[in-house]
Amino acid sequence: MSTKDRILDEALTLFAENGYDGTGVEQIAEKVGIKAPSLYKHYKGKEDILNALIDNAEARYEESFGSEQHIGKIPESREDFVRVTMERILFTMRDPMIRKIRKFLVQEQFRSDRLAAITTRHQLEGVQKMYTRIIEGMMEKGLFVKDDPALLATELVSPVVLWISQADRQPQFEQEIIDRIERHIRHFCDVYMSA
Amino acid sequence: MSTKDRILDEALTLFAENGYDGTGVEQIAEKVGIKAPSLYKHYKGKEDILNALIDNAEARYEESFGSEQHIGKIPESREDFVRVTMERILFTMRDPMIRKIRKFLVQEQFRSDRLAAITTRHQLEGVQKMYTRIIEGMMEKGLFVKDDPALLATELVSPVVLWISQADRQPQFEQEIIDRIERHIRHFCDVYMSA
DNA sequence: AAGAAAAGCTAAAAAACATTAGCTTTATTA
DNA sequence: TAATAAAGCTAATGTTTTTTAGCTTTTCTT
Repeated sequence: MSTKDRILDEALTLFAENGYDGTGVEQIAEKVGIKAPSLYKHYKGKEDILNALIDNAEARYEESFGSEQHIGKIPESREDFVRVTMERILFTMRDPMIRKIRKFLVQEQFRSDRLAAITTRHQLEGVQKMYTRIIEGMMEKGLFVKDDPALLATELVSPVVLWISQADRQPQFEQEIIDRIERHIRHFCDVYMSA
Repeated sequence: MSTKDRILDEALTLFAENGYDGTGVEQIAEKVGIKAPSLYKHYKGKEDILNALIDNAEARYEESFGSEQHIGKIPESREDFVRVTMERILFTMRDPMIRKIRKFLVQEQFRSDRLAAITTRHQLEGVQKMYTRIIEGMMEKGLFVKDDPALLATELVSPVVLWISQADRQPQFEQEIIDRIERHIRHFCDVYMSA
């Protein structure tokens, strides 16, 4: 991994934890193992690092949630659906890279219009679209009752989104939150899945 | 309004818009109409302003959402429920004080454990408890089907919470978001209200 | 291997803020 | 109304952090 890339990597870690303003150029340099002025051989300044990092994070997030492959095959049963969904959520909550990008976005979403748009697109629209497709597929198989798949996806996904960012803020409640999420998903199935 | 209070007021406005780190003592002073050093006659420093402001905001928020009176009387019909709920949401979205406090909390929730806890308590638990009580009341009247009121409240409230913060980030989509919220609430009624 | 380019370092400058010192004006109150 | 306290101002200081200057070492290229 090149120094240039390691700078972005460490910057993301630090920005996610302490925010952009809460992170010094010196801290980033230290993590990379160089002195602060050397950063300027790779980037024009702190803000330049931020911009490169946003480009990068956007691509990475797209890779993880934007593509077709992440829908996977449409679940065949209720238990299948619950299991796959919980797996995806646990991955989202625990994967270090996704976690960092999410924490970064939540903290810095107001810094620019671009960040605001990314937050909306990823946190709300991206995951929702994915579940709209999944629910659609399951409706076709007769597993869900006929309804508007987008509305159902919203009801499924949005509490989860809130709880995940709560878990980011208060990691001591992680397990409790995971349990709550599973209960929510099962209740969702009770209401909307065909008997 | 005393200078001391006006400082808090302007500080909140600026913190909500540009964040704590993004706001200079000088900017606050300018809005108040004094010079920066004069602030120090009223507060020990910038952080002291922040703390006073948090105390203040917490009280104000409590006043608006924490008390019994804001549940109001339990709605008598589906249309009544939709109307009252939408009114409350529009108030939350548009009332300048509530709006400022919310934007401030969203931005600064990671600054301290206290702020993280406030965010959770207000944004998630507070409103949810209110709707749990309302739905409970409506179940007693036979307006809702029998179910766990807390789970229903979550499903009702959490997409709204997300959409409201989206509207804060991207005010150009406010109307679209309001429409989406109303559709969501009506769908919620379709699913859970007795025929 | 010589020369050039890239990446690093130390030391210093510059910038951006918060805060303090010391004095003046305004408001209170005895 | 005189004394005192509160609130304000300008000028300066302190601090923290980003950025530049100038030099050295390493790495790549021919």
